[in-house]
Amino acid sequence: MALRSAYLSMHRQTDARLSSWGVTADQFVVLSALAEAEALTQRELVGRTSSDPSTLRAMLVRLEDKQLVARRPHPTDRRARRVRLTARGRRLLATLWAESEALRLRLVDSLTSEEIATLLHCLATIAETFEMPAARRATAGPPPR
Amino acid sequence: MALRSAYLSMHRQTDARLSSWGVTADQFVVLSALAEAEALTQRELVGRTSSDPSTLRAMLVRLEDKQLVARRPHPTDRRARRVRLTARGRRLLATLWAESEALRLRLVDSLTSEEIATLLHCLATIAETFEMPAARRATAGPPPR
DNA sequence: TATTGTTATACTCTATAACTATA
DNA sequence: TATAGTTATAGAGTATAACAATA
Repeated sequence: MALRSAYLSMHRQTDARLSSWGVTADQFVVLSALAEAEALTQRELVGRTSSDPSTLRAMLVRLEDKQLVARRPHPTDRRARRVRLTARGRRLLATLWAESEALRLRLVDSLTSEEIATLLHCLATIAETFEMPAARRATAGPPPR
Repeated sequence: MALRSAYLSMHRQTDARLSSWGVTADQFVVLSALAEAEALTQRELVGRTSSDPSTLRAMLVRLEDKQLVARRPHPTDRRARRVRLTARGRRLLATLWAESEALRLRLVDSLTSEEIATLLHCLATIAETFEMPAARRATAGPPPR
């Protein structure tokens, strides 16, 4: 519950701050992931944003409509598309980071660096725990439908 | 980003586990909030689930359709409605907690109790930080629209 | 055969604004 | 006037299944 309420308050604050620029918190995440690489296939982006192919596509189409992102054919794999930030996307992202800088600072101020280290470690552990194949009662039959 | 990925993986695992029972992770949260009190007004529930009145109503209607929840007139305030779990809702919730018990145990196992204490403190701080009125540049004019 | 991405579709959550009824 | 809740409506994310093209 604590995790939920921390995440949701962050997500909503971010949404509220970014809405002036017509971008959602989730789209901000996609843009940020793109900023860390020259170009990524949609498949790679799915991995980095913990999303799914069809969800991601819908988001990319929206971002493309806003001309923040370009999807071009992959040079060697003709099934794939390479996604990258447009110049405009890059500019906007810089603005968005600046806009959210104050919030991040306030956060860093209110926690010690030791606490932050523990926090990051815990969050990573949580993510791993929930991502594990879950060792369902595979031998005991399928779950009820 | 760590917070996001921890939350999302938890949320998705929970959704996947609960879907057999026709309940989403968010609905689970509402049911759990209701379990902690005899009866709550919708307004009170909004506070406890960090939701908003119209979102919450939509969820309650769905839960009512499934007969997990009942909304009855408030005895003294005729504007309000009191929401409570039905017997069926209470039974289902117990099942759901049992179903998710294994996951919680795995989590507790992989962290020390000291780490958990720090984690909870950090998450609470994060939630507070993002919920603060934000001290926007109130004196410098309104934000761009 | 497996993988990348698309399409169609459906559901849930989210949120705003205008509204009714009551306090 | 303020508060509790409803309604209409819109947008965004989520996910599944069937599909095409390519590896």
